[in-house]
Amino acid sequence: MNKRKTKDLLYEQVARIGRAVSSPKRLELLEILAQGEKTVDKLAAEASIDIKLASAHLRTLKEARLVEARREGRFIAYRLTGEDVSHLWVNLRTVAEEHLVELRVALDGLFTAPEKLDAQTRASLLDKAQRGDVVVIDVRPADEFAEGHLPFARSLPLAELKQRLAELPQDKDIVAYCRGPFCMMSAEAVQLLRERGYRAMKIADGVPEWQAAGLLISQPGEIAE
Amino acid sequence: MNKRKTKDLLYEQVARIGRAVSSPKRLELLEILAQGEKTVDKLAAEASIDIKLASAHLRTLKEARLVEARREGRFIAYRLTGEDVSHLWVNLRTVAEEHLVELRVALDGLFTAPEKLDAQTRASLLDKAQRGDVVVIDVRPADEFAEGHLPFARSLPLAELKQRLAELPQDKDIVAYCRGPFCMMSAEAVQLLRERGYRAMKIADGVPEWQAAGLLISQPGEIAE
DNA sequence: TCAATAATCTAATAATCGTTAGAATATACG
DNA sequence: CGTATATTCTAACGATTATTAGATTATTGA
Repeated sequence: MNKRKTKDLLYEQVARIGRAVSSPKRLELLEILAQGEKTVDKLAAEASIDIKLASAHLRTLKEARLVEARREGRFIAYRLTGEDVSHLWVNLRTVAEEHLVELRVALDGLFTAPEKLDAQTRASLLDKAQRGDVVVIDVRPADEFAEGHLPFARSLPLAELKQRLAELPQDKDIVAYCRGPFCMMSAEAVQLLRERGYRAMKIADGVPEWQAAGLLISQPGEIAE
Repeated sequence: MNKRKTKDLLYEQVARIGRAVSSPKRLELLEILAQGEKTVDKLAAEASIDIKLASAHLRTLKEARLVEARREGRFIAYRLTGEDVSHLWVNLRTVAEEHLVELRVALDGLFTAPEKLDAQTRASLLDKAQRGDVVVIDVRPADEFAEGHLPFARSLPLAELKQRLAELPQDKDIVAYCRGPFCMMSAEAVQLLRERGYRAMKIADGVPEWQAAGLLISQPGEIAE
């Protein structure tokens, strides 16, 4: 019957989610997990932290029910508990980009200025890709592509790009994407391609952004191209 | 050029937002502010905390650029810095409701069980309200109604409900809403109305939820009914 | 100008959290 | 069955944060 106590209880629960997303490293882990399931050692390597620390952060995320774990032989694989968690990450990042000047300056200076891409809307990109006017490449590691990718995208991981240049047309626009606005893989890919005479540009969107916008993602079973 | 340092900087900025929403009281303040601009003393009273503590929390929110302040005579009025902040609150609460069993149990037990309302979809509600089949009442304080409300809703603050019963029809369904799923005003209104023989039910949605779903809100200048 | 009011600023303490290191557990493989 | 590997658990320290009280600032109205 005590209204105040009930309310306190409710907000306290939401604050558990807030606390889980209040650490930079946990946010980075969430972003990586938004690309698909990963083992602890891969997560730790990707986020440049010790496995013990990664484990501790994952525990915190697990207690907030944002991630869940599954044993796979000697390894333990973590994944997000739902697509809504991925959306939360996109939402948080978007609010930060919108309101924190520091973040906008950092992003502008590091990515868009040197790579200055035409603002391609999602819909028109999809359209062009479907018609074959542009080639969309997913430069993330192959396993992330396998767990879901943009429609009409083909997998061409950054690490293999140099060896597989022959697969790309010189006379078409090439659009690269990676994990999202904070990921630098697509920018590197574009730089590499341009140096070799390709017409390359990047989009900031990754799978989480694409999904959060309500657009469909090509799933594992489907055709890649 | 240092990739790692740049990334750390980016995630650190997003974590500022996360830290801001990691406290129950700050979340409660955000929810109240999602209803419209409020002065510090009103916010403190509404959240049942000391003015000094409210001021400290508001400072934290201001540093994360989630709120902004404006002096109005002797008072200082705070408001959210944008609609996206309101969406973030809805998003956080939704993730918590979806994944935290504790929260779902608390909500189920306290609200839906005793008030068991038919699951009215937003669209059909709008439709019925427009045709006059149901009367939608906004039981929040009048100033919150004035800053924006659901289409076709009429203002009937909980505090005035008993005196203004004559304004309501006995032969039509009455749908009450308030600030959102955590707010108990609509539940109280429904209880009061039912005791007096009205056909009343409530919806959990408030203005922030309605907006987050992409639906239009009636603004100050527009007609109320 | 002076008192009253609203809110902030400053400083201090208690509680919580991030990070690290060492011990423990669980699985796979020889 | 024992060793290697992946991860977690436990304990500890330093850093950060919440909360409170007292002093201060800004505005209004007498």
